[in-house]
Amino acid sequence: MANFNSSTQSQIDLGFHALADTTRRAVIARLHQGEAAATELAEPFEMALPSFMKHLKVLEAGGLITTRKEGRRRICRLEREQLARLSGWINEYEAGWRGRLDRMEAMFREGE
Amino acid sequence: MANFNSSTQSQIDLGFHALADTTRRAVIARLHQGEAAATELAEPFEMALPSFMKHLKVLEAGGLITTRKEGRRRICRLEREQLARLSGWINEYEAGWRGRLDRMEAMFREGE
DNA sequence: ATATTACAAAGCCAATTGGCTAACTATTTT
DNA sequence: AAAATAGTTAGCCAATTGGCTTTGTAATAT
Repeated sequence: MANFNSSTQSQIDLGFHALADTTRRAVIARLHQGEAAATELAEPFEMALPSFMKHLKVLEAGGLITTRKEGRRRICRLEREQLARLSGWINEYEAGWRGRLDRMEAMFREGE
Repeated sequence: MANFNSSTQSQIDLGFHALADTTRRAVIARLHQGEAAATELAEPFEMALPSFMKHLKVLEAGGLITTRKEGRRRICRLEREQLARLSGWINEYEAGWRGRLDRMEAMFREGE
């Protein structure tokens, strides 16, 4: 059994799951340029609309987008905070480069 | 049909998929402290060993770890480059951090 | 040489995923 | 008022996932 209570899946699990698909990552890339309605987002993909809407739901469940209704359109907006959290998880243990960037910045500020 | 040819799944897809599970992320966290054998890694988890080994295979398929045989043990090693690539994908569109690096590089070139 | 350890391989199972179509609802447009 | 647009809902389906047990094999320890 995968998980008898699916609500126990963490936001991080759902977030990375949402990223684990080329279609969904393309949507994220697109949303970096600004909000867009579902059908606009769906346009580049050779996929039935209901299939595409499932991807949007996965993105929303993973906290990567939020949506609202505007008339008959569903507007999608990127949640950069969740992107930052996920990237943050990856880099949490990377004492190496994160600390190095910070130290380099510190050196610059001293130099000024 | 999910995907008629599973080899078309990108390394990024597989990488994020590998991260989308608490058990597997715990393994990654552990491997930041250094290499370890499969059974050592499995020890904290209440899970049959074959189930755990599947997680290791998912991690390996996602390029997050590499493994080698040492006697009867299978030693696992973290692949930080793949972690960096995945975190890099997330941050590729983040004007913030990208700009930070670019500005620093510009300052270096000016300084020379 | 035998027993133990550390996997490895195979196959079972329920739940989830990611695609589809068909039919329905709610807004705009004309 | 009618038609077109933009979803929405429901249900079907095959493949994948993530757990399990059982059985086999290769390396080490006794």
